[in-house]
Amino acid sequence: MSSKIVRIKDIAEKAGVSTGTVDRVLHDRGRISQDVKEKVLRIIKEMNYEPNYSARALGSNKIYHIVALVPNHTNDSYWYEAVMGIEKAERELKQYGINVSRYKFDPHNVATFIEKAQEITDSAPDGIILAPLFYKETLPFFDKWSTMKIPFIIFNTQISEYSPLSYIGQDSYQSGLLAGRLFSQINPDPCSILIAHIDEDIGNATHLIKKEQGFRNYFSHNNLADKYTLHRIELQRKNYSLFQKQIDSVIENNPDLQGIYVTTSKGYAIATYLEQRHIKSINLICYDLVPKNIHFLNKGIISFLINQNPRGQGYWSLHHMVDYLVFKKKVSLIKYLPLDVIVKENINYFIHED
Amino acid sequence: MSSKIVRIKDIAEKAGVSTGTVDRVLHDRGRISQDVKEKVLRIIKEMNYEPNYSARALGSNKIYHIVALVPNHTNDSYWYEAVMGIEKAERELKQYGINVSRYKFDPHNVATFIEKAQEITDSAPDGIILAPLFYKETLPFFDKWSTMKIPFIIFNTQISEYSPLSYIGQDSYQSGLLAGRLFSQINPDPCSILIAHIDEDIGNATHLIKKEQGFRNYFSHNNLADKYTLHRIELQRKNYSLFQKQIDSVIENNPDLQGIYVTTSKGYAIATYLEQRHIKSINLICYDLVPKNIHFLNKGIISFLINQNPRGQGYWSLHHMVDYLVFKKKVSLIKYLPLDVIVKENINYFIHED
DNA sequence: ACAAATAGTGTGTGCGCACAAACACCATAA
DNA sequence: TTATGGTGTTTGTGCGCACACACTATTTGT
Repeated sequence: MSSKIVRIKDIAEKAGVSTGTVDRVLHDRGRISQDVKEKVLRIIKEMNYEPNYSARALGSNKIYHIVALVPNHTNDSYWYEAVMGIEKAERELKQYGINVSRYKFDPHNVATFIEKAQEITDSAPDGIILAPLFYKETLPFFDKWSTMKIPFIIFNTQISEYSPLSYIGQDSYQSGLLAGRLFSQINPDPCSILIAHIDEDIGNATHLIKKEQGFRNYFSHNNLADKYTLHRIELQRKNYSLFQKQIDSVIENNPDLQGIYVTTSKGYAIATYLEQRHIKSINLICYDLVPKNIHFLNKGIISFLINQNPRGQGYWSLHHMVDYLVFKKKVSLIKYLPLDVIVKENINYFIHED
Repeated sequence: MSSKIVRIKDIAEKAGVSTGTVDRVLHDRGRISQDVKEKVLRIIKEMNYEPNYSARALGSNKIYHIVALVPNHTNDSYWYEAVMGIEKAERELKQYGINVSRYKFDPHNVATFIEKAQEITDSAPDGIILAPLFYKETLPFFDKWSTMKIPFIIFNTQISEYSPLSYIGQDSYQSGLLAGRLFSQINPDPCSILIAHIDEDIGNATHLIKKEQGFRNYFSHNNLADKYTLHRIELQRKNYSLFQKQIDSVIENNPDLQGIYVTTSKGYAIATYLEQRHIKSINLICYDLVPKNIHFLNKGIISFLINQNPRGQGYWSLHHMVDYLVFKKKVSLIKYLPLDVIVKENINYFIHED
């Protein structure tokens, strides 16, 4: 337990070779005899060698071009937070010679996504970070990047078909389960609960489907299926009077409605409705710490928020990329961020922490 | 926006001096003429110089001796987690030449604390991390370390009288508020709630008092004082039959008791009691993800756990110390860890994440 | 057979910084 | 005049690593 730090030089000495040889073993830059390679690898393991990441970063003064493809964040505090997270990581990691370019696309316009993704591909960066909101349209690019050997990290929306370097974000299914639990805690008596998808094309948004599945399964797996009746609705805010009428009718038909689970960050739209109608008996749970949601959380109209932590997603995405590119660390294929349950009393720990 | 990385050498060139001179300005190692100093400082600011932490860590091959003084963690998973956090940070930071020695004391025996603290003082380390469980007995050591100019970081228990390098932990008062909120969510109808302190000497444990204050204030500040009646009890598990009798009597005298708030991690003791008595109408909220609490959380007997995150406390304590000693970064005086609300469905993100 | 290609290995340099040693300059005192 | 000492500055070395390069011994091509 001398706890002495093992260097490449130490490995080399013990193996009776030069540091260059050890280096070649470590980085697989070929032309090594089999026995030497095995011997060196054995000793590396024996001595518990860990590279000195400081030295590693210092030695190579390469500049890494990393691009981030994120939905346009003007007037959208969710994506704004994601960009803030990326920029925070950028500040911390600037000294390692990374250069981050940001590309924006319109989340409601596939064409802009394709255009920017193509631009990125043409610029042949060293790494790509993106929120792949459009499932179908993203896959061809994954293909291209794979053959170009450009590592890419996806965040926010998980796509399992292709294997990126990492996925950073939440487990949507699990977050549905969590929402189910919260409702069963705050609604002790039998009642109806409404699942509301707002402003989304469910067909192309797998994570919302997973949330709903998780939510439903919470009740069926816990033998609560006959205690709670689940309803479901898809809403668009574009036509607000229709929006209102649709909810009106749900409430009318289900006088025992005591909960609404909004699968997106648009819960404040329901909250506004409930406030206007002076309805206090319906508990509301939705996602994300955007200002309007925080407003209604503080007013008591939203019972719980689940934090999807866009800032953390951006931050860790870039961090993972740099770990991989600069420090040559192994990075995990999936990094699930914790499911944070937010109320007024703990929300301050989850917003703008620098 | 050339984004070129500024080095000491660049500063030196621009100022017309050598790098050594810049170095002396940066580190205040004296013997610098006033005008040169000012000029260099001006240029440093102008060029927006940021030291390269990798190179800095690499260049100085000093070994830093850091000691951690933590309650004995055999059979106590709370402090065990804290030590795990310290060790995780230790592994990550080993390469920067830090050497961590751990000292244990018996949390129920002040003498052992004093003895170890004295040992530590005699060893004159470069930095100290500790959980100052004993208020009065800790102060003289803070005094000593201050005059010896040994930086110390406290975690878990906040002591405001002396100013350490940092406090890492939670805001106890705020966590009391949070518990109040959770009860008001899950108990919609008027009822009685019991505040239970278990196995602690309240007089010398300021954080428990703060929790209780926060809890009480939640109800008074939200005009809920006449909806919820608060009771209070101090319990010792040593005499278990007395323990049972005391709770029996509270329940008997308050048939509307629907919640118990345990200010420590000993909630499982109440849970055991409730299970034995087949009481299902009382909601239980307590602290910490120790195995017995997790057990009762999964069974539905504990409604919510609030995570004090001992692992994170240990981890960040060492990290802060290294940021200060090795990287010469500014570290914040207080780092409040978030108040995590834990249920069965999100607990996995908060335990043994490596 | 001899040059050329190739497999396998060792050596040297520089990354940005900290730190020590060396150096130059000036003032004062013996 | 030469010591002496303080002040301000430069120069050199090494940290652990990546990577280009140099070198040797063997194989291959003609």
